[in-house]
Parts: sequence; structure tokens; C-alpha cells
Amino acid sequence: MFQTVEKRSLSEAVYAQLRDRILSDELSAGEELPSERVLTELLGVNRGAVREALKRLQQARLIAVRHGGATQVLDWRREAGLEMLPSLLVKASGQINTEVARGILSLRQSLAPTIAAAAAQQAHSALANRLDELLERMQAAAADDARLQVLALDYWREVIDGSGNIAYRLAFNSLEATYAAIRPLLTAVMCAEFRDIAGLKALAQAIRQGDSQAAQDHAAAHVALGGQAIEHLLQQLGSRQKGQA
Amino acid sequence: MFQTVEKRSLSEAVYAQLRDRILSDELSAGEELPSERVLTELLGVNRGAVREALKRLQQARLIAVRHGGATQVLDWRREAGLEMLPSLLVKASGQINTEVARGILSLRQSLAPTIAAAAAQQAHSALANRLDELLERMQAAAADDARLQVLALDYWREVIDGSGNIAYRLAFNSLEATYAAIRPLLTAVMCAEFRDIAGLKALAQAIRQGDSQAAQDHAAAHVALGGQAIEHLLQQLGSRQKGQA
DNA sequence: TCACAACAACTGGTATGATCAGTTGATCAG
DNA sequence: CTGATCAACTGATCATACCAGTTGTTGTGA
Repeated sequence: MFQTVEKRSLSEAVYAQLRDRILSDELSAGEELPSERVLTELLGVNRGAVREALKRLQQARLIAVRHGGATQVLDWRREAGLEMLPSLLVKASGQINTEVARGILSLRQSLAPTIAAAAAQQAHSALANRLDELLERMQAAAADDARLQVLALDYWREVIDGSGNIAYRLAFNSLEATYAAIRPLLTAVMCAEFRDIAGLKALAQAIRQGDSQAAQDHAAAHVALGGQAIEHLLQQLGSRQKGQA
Repeated sequence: MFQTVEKRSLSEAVYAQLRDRILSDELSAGEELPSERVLTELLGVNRGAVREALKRLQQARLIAVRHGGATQVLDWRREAGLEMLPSLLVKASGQINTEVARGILSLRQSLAPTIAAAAAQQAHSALANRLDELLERMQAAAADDARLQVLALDYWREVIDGSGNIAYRLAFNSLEATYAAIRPLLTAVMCAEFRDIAGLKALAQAIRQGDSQAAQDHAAAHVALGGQAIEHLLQQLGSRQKGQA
């Protein structure tokens, strides 16, 4: 019903503005940013706020700052990390970039089976027990798609933890942050996947038995459900946006 | 022969110190950071430097800052993205975290075949031509492992671009930044993979023919070379570090 | 003419101190 | 016990210095 109101600091606003200009190629790679003092005047904020925003851009590998020299825009396609996905997926205008969405889907469908297989190989009953518990909670909430979505994410988090691979975990974190940017949309579209509790149950069973091949197959089949649903939506979106243009 | 000397700004030093403390669990999730004014005194730098460092930590999803409230340390295992891999791989002490290294290897060996398959499906002759050109350059530099390494990375960058998937690209960028942190080591250890120009040639051929299955297989076989070499090294490292402890 | 030192005019980096603004918990009236 | 008030935190913003590195120009000497 209620949602926390968004409050944005100045430096965050500056960061978001510059980030979006860079990601939309309005500021292209190699281009030099105005000096901090000029930005201060252009944006009407304090130099500290500008510098804080620049530090964030630097952390995101979107710009390169050199003491005494000009600040350059980097090639985000070559330098940026997965944490930029949310900003790439939903453009500054609010529209969804279907190409990016397809890419994310593909990454997801590639990683999920691998992770499931690794989890089956590493962890067995302890993990499977936790998964079974989650599955019970999912069945109890079978009517509430939003709740199912949360539990499904918890489920995958457990599987990833079970794989013992921190790299998978970090990649998943970035993906999850991306989902969060369009959560309401996903809740509606991907319910076919959330409701496939049977698929997750089969996966848990495969993990319990340490059968990594079965785990891989069940994971692939499960995430394909959401993948198909989204692909269907993207095709609608694509033709609609094309129709508008 | 020569390498650029590293110059570190105050805010960067503060960032690095706090980041390492968080990633090493010295500062654990949920814990509250001292206030900015206190940090200023503890670290002996001005408040601006502290704030800039905190902004970077915030961008990296390592801390949560609330206006008026205390700044909390987040659970990096749950929040951080792939861009933290370099700092996780090589600990503050300089030692390599073998568990993280294995995770990275696994991620790499999972993604490479998928990406190769996608590239074969999407792009054909144009990409294959660029790859062939790179392969010629690799053959010309066959004696220079460091040069081969650079060209191999260029090769994969082309393949990823050919796949048209920006998510793969961003993940690759993070991985590449991780490699950069231990480049000299990799040059020595992974030369078996860099020298497998024949494998990359077979992959290029599969891409030209649009044979995604063959591309997937060749990619898997190729990256397995480096994977085995590193796994071998990690086992040595593991037993040596265990011997020291 | 050609190095090259010196300098001016940028650039970002650091420092200080004040003030605004949100949070928290204690206190006190109702 | 509820809810307003207030003091004491917290981070956020601001203005103004000055330090430090880079860059291009300018003038000097060989």
C-alpha cells in the first residue's frame, strides 16, 4: 500500500544526471567534462556536491579524473560493470531498453543452470533442507505473486550460497538490483515462473541427490518459463514502440 | 620495464582502507560506522575527503548512509557487485584468495561457451574477419606471452561485442579488471591458453559458419586450458599457504 | 632555428568553519 | 499511555581559501 518516499541528495542528483548523459552517449567516450568549478555554476550546486558525484562516477568507471588535467568520459561499454544494468535497462525517459532486457535474460538463463549444477555438486542435504523450507512457504503463499517473487529470489540466493562461488553471488546481486528497478512489471509478467513451484522442487531434489546434471536441466527448464514470458512481452513492447516512432 | 607510479589521493586511501575492512569482515554487516566528524579525526584528514570516500563506498553498495542517522555497513555478500572482485581476489595483505580465484575461473568457464554460442548465432562473417585479423597478429607475436595475452583479451572482447549482449560485456569488463589486478601472474600461468591459437581459430571458424554448437564446444575447450593451469597453481598455493599456517 | 627554463592559467585536491536539515531519544504535558 | 517539544546527535550543503599537478605559451640562451 505505502512505499517509502524517495529523497535524493544533491550529489546524487548530479551523479544521476551525468550518468544518464554518459550511458545515453550524449556525453561520448573521450569527451572532456567541464571543470568542477564550471559544473558548479552550470548545475547551481556547491563544488563539494559536484566532487562527490564525480567520485561516484569514477567508482562506476564512467569517468577518469586526473589531478591537474581535465576529466574525461570513459567508454562505458568497455569499462563499466554489471552495476550499470539498472540504469541501462530503464532509460532516463523511463522507457525500457528491450535490447538490454534480452541481454539480461540471456545472462540469467546462462547462469542459472550452471549455478544449480555447482550447488548440486557442492552442497547436499543441508541446502536441500533450506530449499524445502522455502518451498513450503511458497506453497503457503501460492496465491500472492509478489510474495512468491520474493521467496523465489530467496530460493536462488540459497542455491548460489550453496554453490560456494562468490563470483556467482556478486553477479546475482547486480542482477537482483536490476530486477528491483522494474519489480512491479516483473511480478506481473513472470508469475508463470514463480508459480512453477514443482520445477523448483525438482531442482531441490536434484541438489539433495547431488545430481548436478539433473539440477542443471531443471534449472534451465524453470528459468525458461520466465524467459519466454518476458520475451513475449518484449516483442509486444518492441512493436508498440516501433508503432509510436 | 617502467611502470606508472601509483599516486593515491586522500579520499582514495580512506576508501581503500574502509573497503578492505568491510570485505575482510573486520567491519561486519549491520555495524555502524563512526560519524563523519569522528572519522575525520581518527583518519587525520578533512571531512571532504571522508565524505568522498563514503560516497564511493555507497556507490559500491558497501554502506548505507541516511541523512541524520548513523551510517551502516551493508552485507557485501548480499549487496556488492562484481566490481568488488579485484579487492576480494587479492586481499589487503597481498595474498590471493584461492576460493575467490576458483569462483572467478568457474564463472569464466561458464560464460565463455555461452558467449561464443551467442556470437555464432548473431554475427557471422564480419566478426569472423575481425577475429581472423587478430589471430594473424597473435601468430606474429607468438613468442611474446604478454602480447598474446593482450590480443587474447581483444579477441574475446570482439566475440562479446559480436554476441550483441551488453550484459555479457559488462560482466566481462568486471572480470577483465580483476585479471588486471594480477596480470603478471596470469601472463606466466595462463600462457598455455594464450598459445592455443589453433583453438581460437577453430572458434572463429565456427562463428563464421554460424555453428553455435561448435563455437560453444571450442570455447569450452579453449578456456579449459587456462582453467586447468590456474587450478594447478591454486593447489600449489593452497598447500604452501597451509604449510605456512 | 632550436632546445629549454620560466611562467601564467588552467585543472583537480585539501582544508576550514559555518550553517541547514533530518534522526533519535529523553522529557514533560495532557 | 499518547503525543508534543526539545536538545543532541547525525549527515548535507555552502563559501572561501589555498595547495598541487598539468598544459601551453613565452622568452631566453645556445
